[in-house]
Amino acid sequence: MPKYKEIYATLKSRILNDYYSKTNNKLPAETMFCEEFSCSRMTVKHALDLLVEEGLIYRRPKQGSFVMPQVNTDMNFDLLDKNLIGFTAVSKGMVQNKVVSFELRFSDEQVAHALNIAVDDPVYYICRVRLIREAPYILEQTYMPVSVIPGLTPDILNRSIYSYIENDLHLKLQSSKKIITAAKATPLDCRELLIEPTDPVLVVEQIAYLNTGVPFEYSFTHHRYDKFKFTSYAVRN
Amino acid sequence: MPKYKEIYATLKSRILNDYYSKTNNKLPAETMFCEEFSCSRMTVKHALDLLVEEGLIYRRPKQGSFVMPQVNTDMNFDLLDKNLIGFTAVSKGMVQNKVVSFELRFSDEQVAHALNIAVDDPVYYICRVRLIREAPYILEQTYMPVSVIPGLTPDILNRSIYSYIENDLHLKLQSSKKIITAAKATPLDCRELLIEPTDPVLVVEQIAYLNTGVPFEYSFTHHRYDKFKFTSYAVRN
DNA sequence: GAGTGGTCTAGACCACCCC
DNA sequence: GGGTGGTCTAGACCACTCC
Repeated sequence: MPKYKEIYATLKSRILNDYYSKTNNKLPAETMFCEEFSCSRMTVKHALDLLVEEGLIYRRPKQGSFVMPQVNTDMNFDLLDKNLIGFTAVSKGMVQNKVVSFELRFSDEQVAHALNIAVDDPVYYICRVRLIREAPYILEQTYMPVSVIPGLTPDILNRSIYSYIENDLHLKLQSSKKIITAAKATPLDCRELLIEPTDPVLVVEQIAYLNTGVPFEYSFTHHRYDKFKFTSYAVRN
Repeated sequence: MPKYKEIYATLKSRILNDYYSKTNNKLPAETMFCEEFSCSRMTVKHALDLLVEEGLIYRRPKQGSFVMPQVNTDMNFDLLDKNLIGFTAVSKGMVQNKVVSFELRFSDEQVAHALNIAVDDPVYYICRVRLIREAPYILEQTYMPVSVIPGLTPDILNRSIYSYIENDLHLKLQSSKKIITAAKATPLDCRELLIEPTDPVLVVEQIAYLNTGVPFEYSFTHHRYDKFKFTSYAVRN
């Protein structure tokens, strides 16, 4: 592991343990950290940059670096965020997958455009429900081009698609784009998420890309409006 | 302006003008940019980091840097994003503000907790509607502590709160935290956004901080579900 | 073997805040 | 005037990919 990541991890654990509350949430100067970790200042800065990105600290030029107030936020949603917003597959603990349907389809115009393939090119259509402690939270509908992800089977769905893509197909995931909107519940939502037709759902539309720039997944996840929050953090340029 | 930002701006404009499509979307090596801009490699990297953050390029170690495919995305929502997700005040073009109410209130527990003040400390309550080409898009309810932002008047509301905070009070905005959820429309939403009680709204809850770490704004914006998208971009670590 | 981005060093100067 | 973070330099070695 690179040195800057080790420094980042060390400082993060200190911050979460209120290590710097004694000094009014002010961190030591960057040069102090250089001594402590025996490294150059650029490396310290790199580590602190990660903490800023994560919203754990902020910097004030000519004054110092400080722990963000109220680091004690709703961390209980992190599990969901990491699984659904990031790349990691659902696997841990009480989260379960239920496959509602798994079909081969001809892609329509919208799907073809998103996945950068031709209309009528074959795609998998996967509809799954994610349950937490037996309760349905999310309905996910995914389209994947057969040409990019060959050999998908129901068995793989029940384990992890991402593990199949990375470990068996030796492809690498790169990035994703998401669009978040609200919508009225569809009949499918009502049936699978056990909600009423008048309930709203939070919709996350995502296109995910391999490291080659090829899109491999176009998905819509419908979240129960009472069970999901999307959190975001922004720092001024 | 620092050199790395100039390089960033130059490359960004090239990318948006498809300058690198001739070379299969591959950018020149970092050392090439060092020569072109007469600077060290760290400075070039800094500029490229900004482009990666913005989702305009991605890097492949040992291979090069590449323009992200489909940079041609739904840029039509950028105006809204910048105004509501970021810090800049609404001022340009066809966007209008309508102040529905502006009151002084005693803060309740929820507001006090978010703004890190005592219960019953005075806050402004501001309810505004944002209109685009005369059509209501967003209902915004904001709480601001009087102790932090003194002297707010209806006149200032009709211009720009942020400009007042920065230029008149000489305070600096630092960062914000957002939580996005879906909800059922409230009666107020229906009246001001001209929607039906069965329509969903997209709710963005935000706490914004000064550069001192002091929270100065706690707001809820209700977006018409058919008129708003929140876009996000993630790159794998 | 050449090329590439990832990491890192050991300095440097600056503008500005706070004392 | 001392301390701070912002920026920048001119190198360096590494691991890996691609040819």
